[in-house]
Amino acid sequence: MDAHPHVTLEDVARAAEVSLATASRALNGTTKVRTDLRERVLAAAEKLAYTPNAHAQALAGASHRTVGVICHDVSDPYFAAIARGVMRVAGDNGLLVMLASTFRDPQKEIAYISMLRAQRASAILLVGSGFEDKAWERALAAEIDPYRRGGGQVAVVSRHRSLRVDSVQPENREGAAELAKALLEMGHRRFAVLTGPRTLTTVVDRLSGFRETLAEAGIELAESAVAEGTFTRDGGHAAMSELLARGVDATCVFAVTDVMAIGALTALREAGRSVPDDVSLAGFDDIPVVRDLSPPLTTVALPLEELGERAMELAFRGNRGTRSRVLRLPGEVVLRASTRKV
Amino acid sequence: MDAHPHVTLEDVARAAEVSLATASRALNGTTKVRTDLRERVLAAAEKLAYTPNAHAQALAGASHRTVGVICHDVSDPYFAAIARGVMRVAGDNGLLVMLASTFRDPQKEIAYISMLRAQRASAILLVGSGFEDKAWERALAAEIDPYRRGGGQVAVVSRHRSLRVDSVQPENREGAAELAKALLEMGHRRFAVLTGPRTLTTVVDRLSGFRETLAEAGIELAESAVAEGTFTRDGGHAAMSELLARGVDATCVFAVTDVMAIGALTALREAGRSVPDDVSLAGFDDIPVVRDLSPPLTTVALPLEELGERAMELAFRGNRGTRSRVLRLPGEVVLRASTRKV
DNA sequence: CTGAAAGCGCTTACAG
DNA sequence: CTGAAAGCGCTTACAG
Repeated sequence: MDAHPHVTLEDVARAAEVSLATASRALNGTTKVRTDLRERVLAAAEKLAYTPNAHAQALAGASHRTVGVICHDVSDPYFAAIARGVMRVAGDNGLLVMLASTFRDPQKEIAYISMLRAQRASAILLVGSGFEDKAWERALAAEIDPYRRGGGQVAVVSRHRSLRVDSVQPENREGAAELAKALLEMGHRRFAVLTGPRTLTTVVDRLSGFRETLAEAGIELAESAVAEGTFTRDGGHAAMSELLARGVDATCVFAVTDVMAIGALTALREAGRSVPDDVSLAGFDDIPVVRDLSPPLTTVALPLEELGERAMELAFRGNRGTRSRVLRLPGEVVLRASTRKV
Repeated sequence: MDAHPHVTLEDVARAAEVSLATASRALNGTTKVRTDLRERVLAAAEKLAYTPNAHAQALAGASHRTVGVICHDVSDPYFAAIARGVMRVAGDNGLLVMLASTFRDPQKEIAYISMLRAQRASAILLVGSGFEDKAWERALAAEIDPYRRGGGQVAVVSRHRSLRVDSVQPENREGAAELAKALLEMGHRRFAVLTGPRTLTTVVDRLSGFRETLAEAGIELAESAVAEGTFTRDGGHAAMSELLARGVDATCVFAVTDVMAIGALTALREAGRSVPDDVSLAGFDDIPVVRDLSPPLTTVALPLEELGERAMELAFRGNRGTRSRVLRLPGEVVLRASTRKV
């Protein structure tokens, strides 16, 4: 319908009575331009409210200033914090960040990468646990490989071994192991775990790190003491409720993410169980809000914003070598009032 | 450095032994193409891992599929929830969403709009309270007006009267008034308020709605009972601490946002004050996590995701008329355990 | 320093 | 239905 009467460089050049080339150079400041000409161009551009067409600039070979970040769900505090780190570094470097949420739909993730490729984004950041699914891994590689061959930078946060790209890895297994150790030291012997979908690598790593440390102490974590829910607050609430219904008698519950722990805390309260008097509760991630819960949550603190910053830096610098770099960031157990000695 | 050897449509056409035009048509499905030719093209594209260059497509006049969303901070649960609504509607319509955080820097907001204009995004959504600042309003209009003349769609959530664009308005003033009414009915007479920067329209509206209702009941809200902080959890914590230090003796505290209320709740707990036994606390927005606080927070529930959905729909449909449309969405007072009768 | 011109990778009338 | 060609709005060697 609309005629989209965009003001173009040509309009500016005409108004300033110079050539297209001169107008372009005056605006970009790449080459010297006689002062009076430059000023005429600038004035004309200002007067016409000219904005260069980024698509034309990109097509003509100007370098891009946009990076894509794909995560499961921006409204999840875990991803929000990481995205914050990414945006800080990107902003410092004058990059425009395109954030996308897949809502954990593998197909949507592929689709977004494809769109970002089409946009010729200078970098793509994949944030969040990968899916353990061969078909998906192949489809992902089919998008990522051509993108990288085309000069695109890729970095991931917390992911699959199948993708040979630079990555920032929170030490999930080690963190969970440390947490288990701390909980054992507090005297706990009967544990239950609230877990997310086992197809997510993050879940698998945290669960096994926790389980193995218990095993080393001679404690077996029975499958009946493990409840699975979605990777959300509601998932945590549901899983905790199920555990309660099963009558599991644990003195300590470990939720593989803080977000799930938040739901669990409410489920416990609704069931009339006191935390930590009746049962201790621990999470993982240290998202900002857990400090404000009552009781504040014991958790494994991950440097969330830093995870995003490092990933952006990795992609920003580019990888001149042939090997993919791996940056491992450790978590730190933070004991708060939601757990107590028994 | 890199040669960026992108596979182009021409490569595909050559491999399929058809013309550029035929390759384009086969891929887009716009026009009928002989079946065998189409299949040859599709096969070639698949084999070469071809992805169209979105910039070239855009330049050549294909319609865009990208919308920009600018908010203060994506990691704030309030914006995250709204962004979620936007993304749902956008996703249903095959649009790529570019999310940006300004971190409340007016200059950055202008810069982002400019970048989005350059990208020729089909729509720009401004989410969050405007600044009450004439110079900024002018600069904003200088970006927005040419963008709209160029056919760009603009919609805002919760904003300034100065911008004549479609908008979705949460009823801040009315919601705060309703809340005040409910609190008065519970018997409260001595109030304190935790407010954000008064340059934000949202703050002004909520504060005045609350204050006026109290006034109607013959209660004056003294300036000494109002503490100002940043629009964050820490801002709420600091403001509440200040109020405590001032020795304000209120039976009920109203924080103009839930996020601030969360900080206040913790400040109160740290000071050994019980909520709601010593003091009642209420917020505004009903972000998801307030249900999980202890005690759960009384607040004015805004249909956050719907706010985003409606704004996206407004922009998506476009505005054929000359007047800007305004959609007002009411809030609803939700009484929870953080407030009690006195 | 400045300008004419080619080229970036597509789409879409316009002829066949 | 198919193809040759123009054009989208820039940038940047290449000559002056």
